[in-house]
Amino acid sequence: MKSNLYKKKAQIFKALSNPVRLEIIDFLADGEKCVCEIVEKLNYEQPHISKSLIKLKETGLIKDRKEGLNVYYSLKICCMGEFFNCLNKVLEID
Amino acid sequence: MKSNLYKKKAQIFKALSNPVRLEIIDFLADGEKCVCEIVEKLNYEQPHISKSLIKLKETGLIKDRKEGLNVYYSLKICCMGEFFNCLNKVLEID
DNA sequence: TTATAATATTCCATTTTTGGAATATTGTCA
DNA sequence: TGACAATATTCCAAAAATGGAATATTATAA
Repeated sequence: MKSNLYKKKAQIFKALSNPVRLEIIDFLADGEKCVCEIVEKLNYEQPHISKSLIKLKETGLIKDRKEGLNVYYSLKICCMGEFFNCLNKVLEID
Repeated sequence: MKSNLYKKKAQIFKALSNPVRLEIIDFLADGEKCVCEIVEKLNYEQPHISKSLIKLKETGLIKDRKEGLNVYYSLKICCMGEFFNCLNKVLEID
């Protein structure tokens, strides 16, 4: 069923349709980070960051790795860079 | 202000976060289409299609051209093809 | 075993999105 | 003008997203 694929893609875009989550992805593009680093960098409440990370993970955009008390998150999809570059160009035009 | 850019990008992703709108974009990748063609192809109510098109246009993802009674829509951003291909690969893995 | 640091979860009110149904607008042609 | 075809708009109830606040969980180390 092709419509099912559209639903799955829509889910991915929905996960990306939030400024905080985009900022997280942008930061993760720099490499794996633990939650505390993300909280420190982005200046949002820890629960907010945590919920954002979980949503991104559920959608399959990032993955996590536990090490002691820390949880490290990293990007799972590598094709976003080009797309983001394109979006930047588009947004510059306006 | 960088956070403003994240908001704008989030808006774009929000516009893409709906199966019907994705299906429209997929169809438009084939070239310019008038509303009636889209309605016929996608099998949704005309007002629904119309609202979807307007949302995509507001976000700057598509543009329109009027000719008599018809309104023709076409893609305005060309970098979606690669990104969609990547998403397809990601979705196949699951 | 207790305290603490790191992270996750729950609860909740507010806002936003969704999609159906009815209706309005606009352009064309007889 | 009047009828009709193509498209847009409005209204609305249900569903989903948002983000703050409080709280829970988990692992570690003393």
